[in-house]
Amino acid sequence: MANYNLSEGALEVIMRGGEYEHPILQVLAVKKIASGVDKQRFRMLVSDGKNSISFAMLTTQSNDKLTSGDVSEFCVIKCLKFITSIVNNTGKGEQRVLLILELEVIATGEQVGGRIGSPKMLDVATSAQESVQSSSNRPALNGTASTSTTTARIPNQNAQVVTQGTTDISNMPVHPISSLTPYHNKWVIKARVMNKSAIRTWSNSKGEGKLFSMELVDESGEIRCTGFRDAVDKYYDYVQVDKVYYVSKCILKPANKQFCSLKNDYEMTLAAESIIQECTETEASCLPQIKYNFVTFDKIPHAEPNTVVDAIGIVKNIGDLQTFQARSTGRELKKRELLLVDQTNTAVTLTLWGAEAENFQGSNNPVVVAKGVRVSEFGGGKSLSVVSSSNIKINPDIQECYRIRGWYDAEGSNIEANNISAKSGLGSFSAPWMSFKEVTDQGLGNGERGDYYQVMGTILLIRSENAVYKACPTPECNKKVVDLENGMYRCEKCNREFPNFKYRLLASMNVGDWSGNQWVSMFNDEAEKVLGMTAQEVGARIEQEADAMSAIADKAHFKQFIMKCRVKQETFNDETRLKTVCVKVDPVNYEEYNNHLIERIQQLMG
DNA sequence: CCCCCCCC
Repeated sequence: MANYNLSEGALEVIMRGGEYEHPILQVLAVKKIASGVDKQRFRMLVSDGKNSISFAMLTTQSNDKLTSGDVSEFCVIKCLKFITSIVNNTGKGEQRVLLILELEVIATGEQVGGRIGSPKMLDVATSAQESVQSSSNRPALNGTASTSTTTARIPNQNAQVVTQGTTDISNMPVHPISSLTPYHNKWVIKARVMNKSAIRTWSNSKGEGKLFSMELVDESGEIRCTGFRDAVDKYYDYVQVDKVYYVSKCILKPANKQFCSLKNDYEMTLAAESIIQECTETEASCLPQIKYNFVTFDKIPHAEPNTVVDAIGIVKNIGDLQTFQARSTGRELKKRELLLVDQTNTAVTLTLWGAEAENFQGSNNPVVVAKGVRVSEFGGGKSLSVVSSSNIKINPDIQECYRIRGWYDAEGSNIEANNISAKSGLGSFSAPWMSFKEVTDQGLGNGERGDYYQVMGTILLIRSENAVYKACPTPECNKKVVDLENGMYRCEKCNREFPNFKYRLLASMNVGDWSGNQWVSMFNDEAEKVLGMTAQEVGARIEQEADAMSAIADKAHFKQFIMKCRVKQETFNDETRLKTVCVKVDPVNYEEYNNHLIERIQQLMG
């Protein structure tokens, strides 16, 4: 059997805290450790041909390799990035474990076909003495380099003992963030505070309180840490963004991806016994500043709505500042939409709110780096929205920023991007063909967010009552105005009176297809297409002749259109019913419609 | 233990 150049003797060096560049190891066994919340962690038995160790862990960054079957029994791997950590949760006293952060598969298990050599199990037990001797003066973790370094540290006589908590934890062995799990609570991490939230209060049926959260980073990974109530008083002012702290004795629990974009399966909570202690050593400077897990825009259509992601893009277009009232709270809201593009030639809308929307300045197509923005879905498109925990930077001094700048200046500015935030239209919006009977039989619209479908519909009857109304003249506001009978019109939404108004259509109509019929609502722009008149023209006709609407509607009766409809549950006066809105009408494209019919006929015939 | 984050 070929020996695949295993790095004989490498494990002895590494497991004593020494350095070894890109060791080549054979995987002898792989085991999922702890199921349930921790299903993404794997323990491996690895060999260098001479020795083997059973405490090698694969961290989440490499797990796609493992689940896809690349890393399997007998395969040979090159460890590109790894660290060691001393743990005390294996039931065998203090032991050093190997954490592989990044690897390359050199030969698959199938190709190798069996164990190489006769490796002997290495004793990985450590004594406090040994860990001190083996540790170097270098930073505890060095994830960017291809070398390993030990995580044990020489106790630093110069370390200042800070008075948060009674125990000095700066002398204890430091663990990488990526090694933390809920199954192990004896650890100390050394991490930089990337970001700290404002203090927020809450009040609900379960009680009330206050909280803040911060994001911690080291060379191995990142984690969110939240403090409630007393912890807010104890640590909020003490902890400062960009500084480095030793942190210990927090409670770990599974992270919720809906609220956090950090790459960690867990997050932690400060408890009464937790310790946070500032690190004043010079070696703190080697810890990373901030970590981004950028998602390219072409992936956003597939992202789960309401999850939180990191994004980077060039500002292609800056929308106007818009002001409106929130329907739910009545509060005045300000927003501004930015259109961002990236190297995948994809454009996405990023919505800024409040002061950030008002004050946004961005000439010369700057780069926007958005950490922790929320994916939202509207009208079949996906967009990004800033939330309170988001962090927006313009042209920050990071490598990705220069890369995207280079792309845009060289070619990106000349290319038409695919806008994934565009609602309906040709973009990503596609609604399945349905008949009204199928819509009813299949119970569409009974879900949370409503369903879209398209139908070849015939207008059977347009209600002439209230089909046109006098609306607020403000461009973004279409609220019906109150005629004050003195030449002025009042908009309750804008809380203003105007000498003028605009006409808007809101048509209710009965639409039929071969299977049945359905009442649908249609807003202004689509109703204008159906009537073949603008709202203004309709309004003017009615001003001349009060009952002109029935004649206008009659002209549209029995016309056929392809209608894209949304059916959704609506609750009004405690009564829930299905409401259908026709969001788009198009002239019948017979070629497309016939193709659909032919397909259905073929389905029927099997 | 929060996790609301708004509108079309």
